[in-house]
Amino acid sequence: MKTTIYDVAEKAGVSISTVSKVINHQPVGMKSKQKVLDAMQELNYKPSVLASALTGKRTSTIGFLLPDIANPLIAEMARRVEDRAHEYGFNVVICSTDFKSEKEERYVSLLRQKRVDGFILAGGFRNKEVIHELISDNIPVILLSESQPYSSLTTVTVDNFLGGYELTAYLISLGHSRIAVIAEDNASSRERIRGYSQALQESDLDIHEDLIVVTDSTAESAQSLASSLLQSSNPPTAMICCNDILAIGALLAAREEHVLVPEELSITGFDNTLISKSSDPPLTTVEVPVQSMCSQAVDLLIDEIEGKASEKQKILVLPKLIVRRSTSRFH
Amino acid sequence: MKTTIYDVAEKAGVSISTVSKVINHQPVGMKSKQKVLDAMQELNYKPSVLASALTGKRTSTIGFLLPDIANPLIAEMARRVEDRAHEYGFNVVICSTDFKSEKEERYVSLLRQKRVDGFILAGGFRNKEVIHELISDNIPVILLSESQPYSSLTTVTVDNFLGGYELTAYLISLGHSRIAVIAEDNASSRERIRGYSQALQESDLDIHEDLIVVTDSTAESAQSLASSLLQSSNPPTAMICCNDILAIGALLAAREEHVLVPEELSITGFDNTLISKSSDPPLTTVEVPVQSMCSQAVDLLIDEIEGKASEKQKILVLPKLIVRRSTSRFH
DNA sequence: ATGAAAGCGCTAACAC
DNA sequence: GTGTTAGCGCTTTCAT
Repeated sequence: MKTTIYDVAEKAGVSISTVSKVINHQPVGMKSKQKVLDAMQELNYKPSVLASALTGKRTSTIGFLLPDIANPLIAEMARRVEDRAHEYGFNVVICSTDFKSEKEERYVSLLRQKRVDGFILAGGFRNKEVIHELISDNIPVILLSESQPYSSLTTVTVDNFLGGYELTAYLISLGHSRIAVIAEDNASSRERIRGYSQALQESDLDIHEDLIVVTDSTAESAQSLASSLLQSSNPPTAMICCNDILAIGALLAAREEHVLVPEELSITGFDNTLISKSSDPPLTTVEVPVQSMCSQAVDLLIDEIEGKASEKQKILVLPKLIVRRSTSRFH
Repeated sequence: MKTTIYDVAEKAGVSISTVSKVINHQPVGMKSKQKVLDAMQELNYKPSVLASALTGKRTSTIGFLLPDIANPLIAEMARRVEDRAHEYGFNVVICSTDFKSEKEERYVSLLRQKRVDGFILAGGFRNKEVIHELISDNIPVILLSESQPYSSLTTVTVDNFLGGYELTAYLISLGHSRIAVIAEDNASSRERIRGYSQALQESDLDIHEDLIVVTDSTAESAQSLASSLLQSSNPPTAMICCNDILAIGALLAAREEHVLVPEELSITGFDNTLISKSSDPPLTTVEVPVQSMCSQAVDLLIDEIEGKASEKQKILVLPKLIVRRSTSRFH
């Protein structure tokens, strides 16, 4: 049989409330405390988180909803969140929502039944109703890497605008002026495009709408889009791809069209994932400070859980340009 | 205030035990049942998993311990496990152990305090003591993708021996006879090497121990090892790398040494991860049927949890050779 | 400083 | 078929 607080109390010759007090670090007489500690040790006693949660304590568990844990970038975030949470003695329950409102709702509901202490919602949470329910039920929530503006929530995001801006400015500095963008249909990409536009404007370069194309998230469709771009009468000399996978697609397109990278075409990725290092040539890309973002998200969440959150805040972390061999000067 | 079983009972005009019975699908009179259902609906009642678990019911949560969720292959496994578990209404708590015995112990202990219903231990669990404790405490455990022989546990693994065998046999069929192996120091690699040796023997080819090298898990060290191999007086014409990342290292080494792949050197990976498709050239590799393995692992675990497991079994799933452009005939 | 006792929300006999 | 009641293991007043 599992050993309970009663067993410990009996062994230590005190009452269960005394045991409870030592568990919760409440004032207890020196000698009783020692006896209890000894008894706990001897019996290898572990308090039941269930029972304690039932009486109003926390479960020390947080729900982490994300689009798809199989996505390497997100997996990396999961790892960081997990590590940070464990530092505080919290466990993380991961649920992949595939951007499906319905799954989002189901998982949130499931996790609430299990009384998780709070949620981190990462990378595009569709179901606003669920979010509002969480807010109105006063459940701690952090939005991570999610550009949507929820005024009443704490969010942690990378500065996508700046990332797009820096990438573009770098390409301009290399002499490029016809720079295409292969984007996804989401808020992050839109921000990156804004940065791109800003950089062009600051250099008095025209923005050609036909150089900005939107694709789904596969390398294949990026490849076909990039091919069309290259076959056009006045092809771009550089392509900014809104993530590394899209950039791989562009790379394949260039190879197919016998366009040399980087001599004839510069290509950039975004996210600095593993494939940006292993591709040929390795990709110039933008590093997102995943670790810092995730640590902050966890810290903020736990602050809220423990009621010591000052107020909702928006945190913007800075991206970093990583120059590799997929870009070069344009003559 | 959260609505409880009492609220529902009151609203429906029945006793809490009747409500409990309808929740647990026990025989209840038609009309009472309907009233209860209505009340639950109206009050938006969700049973507390905590309370019910406290009385001996399950928590419908499983612990999934793995080396590192940031590893793409493992992330894919996590996704599959998660999906399958959700089909049964189970949640998954993921913990990355980094192969550290100490973390393994801490996480298992933490999760047991939270009364998870069972564990899936994936890809190399070091701490045998913890495993034995789990066994002796009669807690359901499945070993996933873990070649170590625990006689008293159900395991699900890919047939690494066969994978190594098929890869080697394929290279032999292409005319290769000097085939190197770049392996990791773990049970999977050892199995793959066994398959390699077997294939060589069946073709009456000699096994050269100096062609079998062991590295840590980084592309960098694989690269330097591959370089040495290529610089030797009698270099191999093919390299079997025990995972795709190592193969990328070999690819880089070949490029560095100006050895053409696949014309002068064939390279193979293992696992069929994303990078095996995006590399240049894309890698011939072995696909591990992750989805099937994970589904089976979850099914077996839940069978054990529900007490309807027949007996411990060893499941071996079959790998599949994927031929891409990193291998070619040797003249 | 310590203990007795009343819950937390639910399940499972047991009685009606 | 339905209700009563005693726990599950813990926290928390409230006495002592």
